[in-house]
Amino acid sequence: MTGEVTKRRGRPPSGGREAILAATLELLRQRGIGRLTTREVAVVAGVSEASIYYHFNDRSGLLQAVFEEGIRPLQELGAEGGLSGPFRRELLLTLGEAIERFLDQALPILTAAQSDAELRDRLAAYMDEQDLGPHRGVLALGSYLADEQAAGRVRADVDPYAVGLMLVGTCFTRSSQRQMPTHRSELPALADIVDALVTLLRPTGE
Amino acid sequence: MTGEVTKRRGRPPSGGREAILAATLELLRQRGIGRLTTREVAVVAGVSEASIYYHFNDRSGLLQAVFEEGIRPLQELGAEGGLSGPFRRELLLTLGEAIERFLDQALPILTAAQSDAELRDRLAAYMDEQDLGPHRGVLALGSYLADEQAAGRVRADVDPYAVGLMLVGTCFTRSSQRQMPTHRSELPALADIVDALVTLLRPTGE
DNA sequence: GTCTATAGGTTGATAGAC
DNA sequence: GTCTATCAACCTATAGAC
Repeated sequence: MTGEVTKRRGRPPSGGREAILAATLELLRQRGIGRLTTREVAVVAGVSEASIYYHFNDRSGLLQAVFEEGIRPLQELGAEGGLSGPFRRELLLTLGEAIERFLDQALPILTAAQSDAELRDRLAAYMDEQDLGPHRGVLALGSYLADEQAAGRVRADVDPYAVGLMLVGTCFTRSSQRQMPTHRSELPALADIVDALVTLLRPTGE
Repeated sequence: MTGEVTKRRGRPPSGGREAILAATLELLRQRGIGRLTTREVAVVAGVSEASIYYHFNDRSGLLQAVFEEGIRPLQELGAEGGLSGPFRRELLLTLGEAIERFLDQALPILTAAQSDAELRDRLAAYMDEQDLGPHRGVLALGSYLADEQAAGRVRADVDPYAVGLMLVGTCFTRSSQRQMPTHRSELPALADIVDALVTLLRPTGE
């Protein structure tokens, strides 16, 4: 996939497109989508407004491109998400941290899309098409726990997918809380949730 | 609470202010804050634009009023939230349903506020001031569980606040999912999470 | 308290040269 | 592919009458 530098194939990357995307994402996080204008995007990206309309057709096209790029990491996270190995504390903690890391950068985008019905519907259609959403994490963790239940390493009298939603929901809430510029009251740490889950899921000697 | 019609106390309700607030909330949910204009608010409310600026100083004032009104139910939910009675399935289920009911109507507002840095900060300041946020639910459920642990009705070897976050996070995620116009993949039902929690928290005969 | 009319300022988008 | 220049539309907010 990565070729030589001597003979460049295809069009030389002028970098304009990427600069626009990066500038849009930065302004989106900083000021919010309500104050995001093509004019400022052009200034920050160091290009003209017309260049934006050349690469993306209109403002909606620009935003949709940014959204899809910002959500892309979830596909990789879902692909790598084949949990394996015996049930351990570190496994859950690593998974939870990965989920929170993704959400910390994707949640501002998901909330921004809610500010415009058209954008919201288009992003929802894209997520439907790519089968993205919180259910992915729930299913991944749930099926893993189901296997561990069959192996006798996790107590078998609970719905593994319910437990999956508990962890995903924890990450979701913690990440959402971080988005608000208020932290006067802290939520329990991710490690506390993982510890509780490990304790609760340990097979009982019934 | 509902008085007679014969003798009206206080200023006669012209209804203009309330109509504006209701129209704003409706348009906010329908089109998103990005397409919310004072012009359309005036049309839907059946008043003139100037009337909006009379009651609220500017667009930001209108939005902030809508935000605070939409979040008000949380204060009541927090006040009534004094969980009591022995640990039962129905107790958790009722609490979870109340949380989801609140979030279903408050989450669109919270996400809308994220679209503008100024609005976001002002709402955050208000929530700080009123001490509102997901931690309220976590603390309420956590302290209740701690009491039940002391009473021997809940297994005592887990952090009760961690468990609190699990339930709140579940409701948060489920409600967020409902906001997206896509349901191709369902999350576990609230009852499933409650069942799992009840099973896991039952005291073991250790 | 509510209206009409309008000012003032931004914004998304296009045209056409290079 | 990128630029400058420009337009037409729109939106917030105010002024002043009733």
